[in-house]
Amino acid sequence: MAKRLLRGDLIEEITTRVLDGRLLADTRINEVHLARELGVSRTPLREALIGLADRGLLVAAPGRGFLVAPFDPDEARRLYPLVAELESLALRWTSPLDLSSLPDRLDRLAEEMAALPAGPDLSAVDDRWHALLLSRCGNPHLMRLIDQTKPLLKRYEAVYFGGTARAAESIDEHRGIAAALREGDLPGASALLIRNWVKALAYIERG
Amino acid sequence: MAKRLLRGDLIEEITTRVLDGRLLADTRINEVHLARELGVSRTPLREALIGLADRGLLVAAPGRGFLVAPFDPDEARRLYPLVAELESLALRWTSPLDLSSLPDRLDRLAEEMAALPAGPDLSAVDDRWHALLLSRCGNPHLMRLIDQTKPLLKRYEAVYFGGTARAAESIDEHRGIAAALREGDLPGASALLIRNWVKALAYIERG
DNA sequence: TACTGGCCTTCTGCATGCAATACTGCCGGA
DNA sequence: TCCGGCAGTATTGCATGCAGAAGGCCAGTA
Repeated sequence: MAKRLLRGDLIEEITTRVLDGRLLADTRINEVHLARELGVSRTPLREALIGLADRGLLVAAPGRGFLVAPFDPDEARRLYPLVAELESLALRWTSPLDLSSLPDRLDRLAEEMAALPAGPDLSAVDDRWHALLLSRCGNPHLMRLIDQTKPLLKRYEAVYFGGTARAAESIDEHRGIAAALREGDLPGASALLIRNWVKALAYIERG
Repeated sequence: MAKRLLRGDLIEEITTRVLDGRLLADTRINEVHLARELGVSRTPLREALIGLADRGLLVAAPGRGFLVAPFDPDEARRLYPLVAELESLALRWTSPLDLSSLPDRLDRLAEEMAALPAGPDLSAVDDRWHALLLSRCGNPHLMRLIDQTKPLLKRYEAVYFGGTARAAESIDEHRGIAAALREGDLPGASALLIRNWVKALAYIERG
């Protein structure tokens, strides 16, 4: 079994705090206070902070510690297309053979989503859907980049699944991707995947 | 002026040691010995090691510290196309206006390369060429991913610029990319850029 | 010989200590 | 009033300390 290190748990905890707004954009992080609050010492906390800065969720200010990265709509405009392209790549780099078992399972997840009201639960299943879609990609480096980048995007996604209309539309897009895969149309599926992300961004930008 | 932290210098130093073979693939890193050798304490060293593990140059083995990531030709087959796609994206996401000043400077660098014998110096100028090409990309997250990924590739590049023939060919490809940019043919330039990487990989795979 | 178990050493992971730098508030002068 | 300098505090960045886990060694056994 894989032993868990403190810094891993701390990265998770701090990430959720940034995403749910308990740590606000542009605020400085006080290592002593946060360590006390989390019940750990500064050492593993700093290790986690450094990791989060590498991922872009925090920014390191040498001599002044760490700040929560600024919240900037322009950043969303850059992150969504980036994740879209990365996921599209991961899909295109999955061998067709490995894809064959996915469409059925993807559709089952889509059904699950259709039964859920818009909200964080739906967003969580959406994550699982995308994770499943890319689960057979044989390029671990690309997957690492995706895993490191997607949390950034979640800050802006908060609004996203707020709308039931967009949720229904997105679920349809998911079904479309699964259908394309079933027909062996990988380029088509990849294009639809990009569209899914682009439309999500467009939805956010309207408010 | 930007204050430098120890962990930054250590990341650089350890990276070069992995790239030049002073730290061999699959070897365990002894924090006490390495810290002593580098003249620092274990704390900033561990911070650097964690960063390098995030980038994939080391792997973290919880409870057993860090290992130098294995050297695997298959990994090169995954890294080169990945970097190719990332750089291509970065180029396509540069605004044409910002690109206008580049071709002349790129060509000057290419001349510089043409005058150099194959070897690490040439490789360094090649790096500057690519960095200049992408210097105007307005997507900092993408640039971060590129900067974090390219060092991995350098382990496999060692052989690459060994051949004078390939070096000349590659410089020609660079000129071709600059020419395409001059004509405003961004898709063309991006395609040539991918080809440049793909051919580099092919050259490596032959030995 | 192959294997097991226990002892001992080494090393990691986390906690704590310490010095230098950055911040805050206040005061005096322009 | 606004700005600059100064003293005191707070906070970071790095060093060191410590407990427990991992790994090696060797004797004893099947």
